[in-house]
Order: sequence, then C-alpha cells, then structure tokens
Amino acid sequence: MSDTLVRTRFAPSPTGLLHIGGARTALFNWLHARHTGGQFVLRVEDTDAARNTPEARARIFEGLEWLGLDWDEGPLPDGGQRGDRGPYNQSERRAIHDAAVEKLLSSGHAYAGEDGAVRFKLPNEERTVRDLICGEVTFDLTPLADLTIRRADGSPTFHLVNVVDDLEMGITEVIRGEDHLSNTPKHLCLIEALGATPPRYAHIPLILNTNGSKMSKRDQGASVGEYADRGYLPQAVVNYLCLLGWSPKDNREILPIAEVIQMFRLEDINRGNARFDLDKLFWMNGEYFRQLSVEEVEPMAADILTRAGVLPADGKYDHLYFRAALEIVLPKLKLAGELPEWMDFFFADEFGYDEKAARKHFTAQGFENLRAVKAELAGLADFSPEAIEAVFKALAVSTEQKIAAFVHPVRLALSGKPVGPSLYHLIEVLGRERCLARLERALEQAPA
RNA sequence: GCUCCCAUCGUCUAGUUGGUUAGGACACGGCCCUCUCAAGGCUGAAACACGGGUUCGAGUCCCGUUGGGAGUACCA
Repeated sequence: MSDTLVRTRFAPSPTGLLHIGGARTALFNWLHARHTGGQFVLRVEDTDAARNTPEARARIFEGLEWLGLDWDEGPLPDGGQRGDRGPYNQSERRAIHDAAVEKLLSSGHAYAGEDGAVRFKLPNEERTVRDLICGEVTFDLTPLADLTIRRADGSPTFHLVNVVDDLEMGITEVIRGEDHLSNTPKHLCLIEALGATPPRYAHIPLILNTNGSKMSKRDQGASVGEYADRGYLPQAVVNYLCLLGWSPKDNREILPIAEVIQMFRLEDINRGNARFDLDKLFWMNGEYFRQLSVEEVEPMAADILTRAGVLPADGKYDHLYFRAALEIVLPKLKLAGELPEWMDFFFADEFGYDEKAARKHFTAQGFENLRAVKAELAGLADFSPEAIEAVFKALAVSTEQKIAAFVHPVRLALSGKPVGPSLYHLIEVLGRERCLARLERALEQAPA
C-alpha cells in the first residue's frame, strides 16, 4: 500500500432509486475507506439533466444514511456540502470538465468532429488493466471507435467527467461494478493523455436476481428503500450485503460492522457474480431483530403500527400496555413489518376469528372449555403467567383433556388468531377485564 | 456476432504452495422441546458443469466444450 491517504468514492446518478447493487458498491467503498483509515467521498453525477429528479437525489441520501454509510466529503441533503474539494455535484463542475476537454483538444489528443462533438483518439493498441480484484485484464482498443467526450450541445460525457473528477478529487481507489471493467482501458488512455497518474481499480462482481439475470432498478426488492419500508433492519441488510462477494472465511455469518471493517480487504472479494437471496436476508434480519431490546424496537414499532392504523395517529394510547404487548410479541418476529398482524388485536376488540381455527376450536367442547377458563380467570387473585398456567393445567387434569384443548380456543377467543405469543403471558398483558370480555364475546358464537 | 470475465450443494460461500470423510449458512425433510408459532438442540438429503491433459495423486494447474454474466452509446 502506498503511504498516501486512501480516498474512495461513491458516484451515483440521481435518476432512480438507490438500488441494492449501488448500495453494495457504496458499502465496499465505505468499508475500504474505513478499514484503511481513509476518506469516503460522495459525488452526485447529476449531469443527465433530462433524467435527474430531486426525489431520486433525496432517496440516495436517505438510503445511505439509513445504511449508516456516512461520507467524509460530499453534498448534504440540505443543499450544503461536507469537505472543501467540492463542488460535489457534478453539474457544478462544468468549468473543470471544460478545461480538461480544452487541454485534450490543444494537445492533439482530441478533435472536434463535423457533427460538433469532441472525440478522444483511442490508440490502436492493447491496454492492460491492473485490477485489485480481477487481476490483469488486457483489452484491444483497435476495433473501438473514438470516444465522445463532449456532445454537440457542449455537455461533457460520463467517461470524461468521471475520469476528470476522480483525478481532481484525489480518488486513490476506484471501486465500482464490474460492468465498468471494459471502460477502464479507455479511462486509462484518457488519464494518460491528461498527463495524470491513474487511481487503483477494483471492479466488484454484480448482484443478480434469483433467476440469474442482472438486477435492475425495476425489479422487485431492488431498492434499499423497500427494505426500510418493509421493516428490515439496516444492520441486517448491511451484514447481508457484506457477504455477497466477500466472506470472513471463518464460517461466521452474523458479523458486527466494526469487525467487517477490521477484516475487509479488497483482495478478498470474489470474482463471480452473486444472486440475491431474500430468504437469507430474512433469516439474518431475524437474527438481528432478536438481539434488540424492547426499548430499541419501540420507536420503530410505534411508527409502523401507527402507519398501519393499529395505533392512533395522535399517539394517545396506553404506552405501558403497548410496551408489555411488544415485549411478548418480539421473540416471535423476524421482521418489524410483521408487527401489525401480530399486534392489531391488542388495540381492537372487534376482531374477526380465523375461520379455519374457529371450525376446529369453537366446538361444543371448545365453548365449554372457554366457560371453564372464564370462570377460573374471573376469580383468580394472582394474574401472573405462572398462576394462569396453573389454572390451565388444573383444568386439563380435572377434565382429563389436554392443555391444548383449553389453550387453542382461548387463544382464538382472545386474539382471533391461531398463533401468537405465549398464551399465559398474553392473558397477563391483556388483563382480566379484556380477557373476560373477549371470552364472553367468543361465547356468543356458541349455538344456543 | 465480437471482446472480456466467471464456474464448489437450489442460493451465499470455505477450501493454505495439488493429498479433505469437500466444511459452514439460508432454504428443505425428520426428530426433540413445547400452549400455538417462532426460537433452540440433534439429524437427513444436497455440490466440485463436462471432456481431455500434466501428475504417484486435480475441487485446486493447463487446454477445449458447455453454461452464465458484462461490455460493445453524443446513458451513467
């Protein structure tokens, strides 16, 4: 490694969502910068005025912030910037780009065509890219047409601005998708003509869909925002992304980001493309979710439940009751997005009963058992889970039935659902009044 | 078409300079636990794409085939 400070960059164009592939490119740039104690720069390549949108721009900021990928230099959502090598919006760097084009023009490396565009003369020879991940790859530039670096309308193209800005900003490692590998020999020529020293390159493999095709912005589950909306945890998404093309080689899967930063080396990144496996991300999210305390989940849960209409929008509800309910539901969850269906009945008394479960458990015997439980709970002094469990056990013994014969109908009566948190804890949290009322309501279903 | 890249269970991957019962994880099956569902424990099935070499010995090296991916813009 050279002794110069590492500077990596993520250079998205604000023309769509921050997609998973882009997020991983940003992540690997960020990891390399953090691992080496270098700097991570954000540069917004907003030169395609026709397709740029402020919404897309905002979503990139949101996505990076949500993932925890902080940048040392670059534009900020409020319009300002961090760092003094800016501007970091490519559209504001026109003077720099123009100067580079003029320089190439005057040195004879580029020429103005009859159509008004400026083209860079590509040499008729081979160029070898030395890549940190791909090794040495040689391309023959002979069959290629000269590279357009400035359009007829005067605007510079991607190849020019990308190269010039990386040079200007002192980027030491260009870490980008492998789809740019074949562009690199052209960029090398451009840099040489500019009389500059090229950065080091690391082309990372692409992320493919489950079916093996390239993941595009239009695909389901391709955007970072979707995962945030569905209740995924950023730590889980980041951890999962780290493992796509990189591994700690010690069989561990759940890795705190601090450890990844410590171990991450570009040289260890795989060559082959990787498919995105939602099942594994889902599992990983559960792993992280289970590590969270009620306190940590509460704000997110309240937000999701409020948006789902389970909690009142005015925030006026019994917060202690909510927290108690959340506590017993939490161990069952893998995804915060599942919260509404797991918790709606805590805050609504007029719920329906799961049809299939009702047929199975709201039988003559079921109703009889409901009555028995209701009578016991009405007079139970100690409303603790232990005491409640004892009630069920005693009923099972005295009536020579399985505990399940009481548990299932009661759960259905109290929540309308066939599954849920530990019933004894559920009864405690709901409290005597609610339980008795709900049991009574369920008994109205009984044939007269 | 042409150029470049890649190739271990369905998926993500580990596999030191060639010698492994080819390891882990997700998903899937079974068992245990159990008030349901998860979680957890145990367990099962599951891979070196194919064909040639080199070698005493190849998942590891070489060549070819097949398959997959990327690029081939006045888009980034």
